[in-house]
Amino acid sequence: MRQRRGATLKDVAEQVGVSRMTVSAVLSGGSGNIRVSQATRERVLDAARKLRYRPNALARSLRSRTTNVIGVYSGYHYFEPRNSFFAQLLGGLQEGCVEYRKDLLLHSVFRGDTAEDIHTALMDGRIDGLIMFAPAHDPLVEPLATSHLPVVAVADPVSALTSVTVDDAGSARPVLEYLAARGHRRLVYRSVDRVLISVERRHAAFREEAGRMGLTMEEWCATDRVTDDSWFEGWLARPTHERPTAVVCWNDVAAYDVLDRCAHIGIRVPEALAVTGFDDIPNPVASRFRLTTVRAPWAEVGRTAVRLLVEQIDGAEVPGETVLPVELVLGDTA
Amino acid sequence: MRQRRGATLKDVAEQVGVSRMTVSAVLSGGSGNIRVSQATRERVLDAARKLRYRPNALARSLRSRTTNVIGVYSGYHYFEPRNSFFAQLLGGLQEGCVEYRKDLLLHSVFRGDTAEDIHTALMDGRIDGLIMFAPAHDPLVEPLATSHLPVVAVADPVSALTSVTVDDAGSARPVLEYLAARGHRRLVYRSVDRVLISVERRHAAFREEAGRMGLTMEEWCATDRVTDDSWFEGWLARPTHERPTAVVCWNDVAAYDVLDRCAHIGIRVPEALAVTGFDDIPNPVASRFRLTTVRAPWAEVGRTAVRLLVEQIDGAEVPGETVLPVELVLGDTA
DNA sequence: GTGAAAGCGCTAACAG
DNA sequence: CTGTTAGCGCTTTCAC
Repeated sequence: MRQRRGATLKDVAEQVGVSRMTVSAVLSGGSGNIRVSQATRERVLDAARKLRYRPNALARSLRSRTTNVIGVYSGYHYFEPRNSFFAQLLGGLQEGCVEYRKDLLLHSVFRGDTAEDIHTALMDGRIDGLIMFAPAHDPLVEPLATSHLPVVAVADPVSALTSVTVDDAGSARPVLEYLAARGHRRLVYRSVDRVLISVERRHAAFREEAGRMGLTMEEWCATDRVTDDSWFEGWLARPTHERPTAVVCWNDVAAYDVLDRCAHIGIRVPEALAVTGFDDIPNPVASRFRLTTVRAPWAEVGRTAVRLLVEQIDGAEVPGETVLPVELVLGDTA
Repeated sequence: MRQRRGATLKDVAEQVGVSRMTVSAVLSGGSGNIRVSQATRERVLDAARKLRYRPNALARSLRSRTTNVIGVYSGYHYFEPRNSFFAQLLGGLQEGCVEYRKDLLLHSVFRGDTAEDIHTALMDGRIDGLIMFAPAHDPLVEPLATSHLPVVAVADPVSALTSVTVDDAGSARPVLEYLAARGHRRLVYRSVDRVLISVERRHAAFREEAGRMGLTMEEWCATDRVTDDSWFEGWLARPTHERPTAVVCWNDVAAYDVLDRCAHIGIRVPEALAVTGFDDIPNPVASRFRLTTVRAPWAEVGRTAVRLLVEQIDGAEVPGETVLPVELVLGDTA
């Protein structure tokens, strides 16, 4: 079904007996240098109201080459609903859009689309700039970096693009100092099998900082949810004085997974094993216990990304990477 | 910054030495009745590739009155991140969009916008149809119902519009039968102070069904998170044989809140007090305990809404309200 | 099979 | 202060 047509500028102009330009100037603020007398202005506004005139954004954008729409491209196809990380990021993007009077276009990626197809779709004139949420090796990074579309990458840094991230590396220091102060000397870092710069940064920082502090740090790489207790059985089988006493997890979902396993097997947290996370995802089971974790300000990442994108669209120079601070949140698990 | 211009149809046409129409027909499928020889077709495709031609969606939409974009309007300003309900709905909308080759435009509501402003923004030609997520009394319902823009309401039914909802009323029967079978005779329904038809439907169905089954049902209306234990103190102060033995909550967030309070005060669940919810929101603390609740298929609501909207855009007749079934999920709390 | 003409609804640029 | 001209890039319609 085609959309019905309503009144156009021409209709209003004819009704009032002025030119389309005059009407345009009155109704859209005009391009600055055009002035309309108070009398005509009111007659125009009246007629517009009477005719229920609604400006056509498509025509306006085609002409002005400005849409006031910000695109969002996600390189991740699945959405893990337990991880509210993306929901918070999106919430921040929406807040930023409200502030700068932009709308958000969530680009769908269709089955069978090549990188070239997606790139073409992103460059089709409907958006003024793009928020990119994708790994640094995403096939769209290169074409986007060489296009003239303003782009801001979020969560994971992309070297060729303006990026907004959280201080992944900065999380190591406070967590390890806290754990060390509580007497922990042997730790294990639970990482994940995913090649993301943010994940790598967290991991490397912990490794380095642990070395500097003289702490032993073992490695444990596992998928989001482990399906058996073999790691825990191995841990239990070791002499008490050789066991790591704390598990530092790369994110909260992994930390909650460890907690679940501990409860299941009967390992007391934090007495026998301390557990920490990263993200600080909101937990519906709030006051039962709180995870000791690192709060990453994902909503603020979203807001900042919109701000930088708007500045870039307006022709300003923006920093290559903006890193937002994180914060240790003390809970009951470490 | 204005967008850079790339190659247009005209450039390709001149390069090949044919008319713009021929190029358009080759590159956009054409309006059916135009046929192009294999030879020209290939020359056109070659030239397009060489010139890095990218069609301008704005111009195309302006002319064809079709955008392949679906708008999303939310009448709720805040987003409760603990409640993944909206995230799941949005996920379903995205899945539907992938299936029907649409993109999603999230309309921002700017400070100071009147209903008329918002309505104008929604009617500006950028979308083919709208998904509306708002209470039935939202000020935009009436203008949208009388406009010619296809609209589908989700989650809460809107009488004048095509709606996709879950079987709010149908949740009462299985929950109450289950509780009755476990010996519960005195219940309390925890509702919320929010005028939503879905909330009303749930509440009314429970009241009615409880009456039919001869169960006593008390009322407890509270905000999402209670801030004191007065309800529980009142409950504890009553003689054991007069206390309700189960709390039926209008949604999962309220149920988790009750569970938190019980843990805090030391009321055993489900022995002393059973607790049920509604929604089945994913819980990061999965295997520690599972909430007994009613699963509402929010993602499917999203997918269905997109399907019905597309059918409506294509001129088909669609049902007034589509009600998707819910399902009792047995957990550890009742 | 292909092309020419005629806009979609709006605004930039310049003239009066 | 207001109007005219000339498109933005594409597709519809109809002619050849």
